[in-house]
Amino acid sequence: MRRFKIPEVTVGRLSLYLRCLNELEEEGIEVVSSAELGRRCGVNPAQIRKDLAYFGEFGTRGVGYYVKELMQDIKRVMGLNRTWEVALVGVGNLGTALLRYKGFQRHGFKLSVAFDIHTEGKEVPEGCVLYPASEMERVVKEKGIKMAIVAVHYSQAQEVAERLARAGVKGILNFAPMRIRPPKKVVVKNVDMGTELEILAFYLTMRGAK
Amino acid sequence: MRRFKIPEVTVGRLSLYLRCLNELEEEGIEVVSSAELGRRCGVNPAQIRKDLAYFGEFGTRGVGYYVKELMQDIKRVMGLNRTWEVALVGVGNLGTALLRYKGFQRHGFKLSVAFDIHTEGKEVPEGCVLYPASEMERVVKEKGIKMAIVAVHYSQAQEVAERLARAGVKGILNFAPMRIRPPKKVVVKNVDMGTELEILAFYLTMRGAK
DNA sequence: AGTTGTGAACCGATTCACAGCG
DNA sequence: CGCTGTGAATCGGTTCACAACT
Repeated sequence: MRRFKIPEVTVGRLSLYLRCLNELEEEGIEVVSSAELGRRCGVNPAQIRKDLAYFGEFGTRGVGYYVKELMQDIKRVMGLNRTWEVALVGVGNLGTALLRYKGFQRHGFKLSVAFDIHTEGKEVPEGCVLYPASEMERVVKEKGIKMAIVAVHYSQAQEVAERLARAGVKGILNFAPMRIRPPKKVVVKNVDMGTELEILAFYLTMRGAK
Repeated sequence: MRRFKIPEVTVGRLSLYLRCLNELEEEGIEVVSSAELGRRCGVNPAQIRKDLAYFGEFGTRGVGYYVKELMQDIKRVMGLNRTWEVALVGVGNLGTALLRYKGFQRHGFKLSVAFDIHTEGKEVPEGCVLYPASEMERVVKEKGIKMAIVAVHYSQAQEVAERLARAGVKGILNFAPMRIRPPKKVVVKNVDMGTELEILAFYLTMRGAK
């Protein structure tokens, strides 16, 4: 089977498999069955096989999947066999933390430029350049940046998204507590920490905590 | 209909409705139909009515929903008509940003204690007390804290979760890039920023960006 | 007339079960 | 024989359509 509409949950699980395969590789394990991989990452084996089947036939019947090969295959289909330059908009508390967060590099994402209305007194790490927000369109366009993280005040999130879209950005990860409506031809992922805590509160209340 | 198994997506949407109702209230609108609310937050009206029907009958036929009433009802069923004390574990880049993040208070969550292996030289905001990680079980138990945010190195996330569970915590929001397996009787929500970016990378690659 | 609340139909994702292949 | 790849069965959430109600 190949390439029709791939559900987002499937893509999320590919990322999960990648993490798990990393561990297997570190343990020196060379081959893994869908049963074992499923046990390790808490996913039904048939689910794993279906997920992978969207993109091709990566396994060997009677054997399983070769760990290194499968990692490469997943990275390829996910577009992770390269470095993605990412722009950060909003260098406040959260933005600064995200800039310093080492995890992104490890996954091939490089926060190479940052924007804020106020640039004075703001520190950005080595390898990242801070610009005033007014320069956003120009810099993003010039550098050909396609991915951005939005960590501004919620009242500005939608407008920033539109401006990024006009500058050529195709994917936005939004941390502002306000759902951004995707501009034309742009993929938006909203990460809402407030909502996550509220969901927890709900389940705790249901179960009669406190 | 009342109280069986409520899907997590439903709970997430309740949180979304709440945001939207807030805006309506600020605009001075007193009554809203599921059609209008749906238009505003991008959800099918039938979906909204079904979501609410899990918990009771909050609307008035021929009229719609009274904004203030519905807000109170949703807050009540979600357990948000109170303050939740939350413990933060891991006061690094991300943890510090979360401590300073004003959004939590606004939603009734109070980060009143924080833990880290190293406490020297670490600043926490007014109203929050920083303890060495070794004090975690004692403090959490004494204060009766039921909810925690984990922002430690991924290698320690699972262990921290187990310790929190033993101390009486019932809900964990995990920011470490490693899925925590829920300890018995604990609800865990994983927020994985790396995975979110990878999902974006996938869709951008699919659409042939860059 | 207008809008809710809900059974029925629909749709998509998950799991099962087995044929196909190494 | 063992494990993958996949059609069929199942499950659960979404949408439709309308009866119930104000």
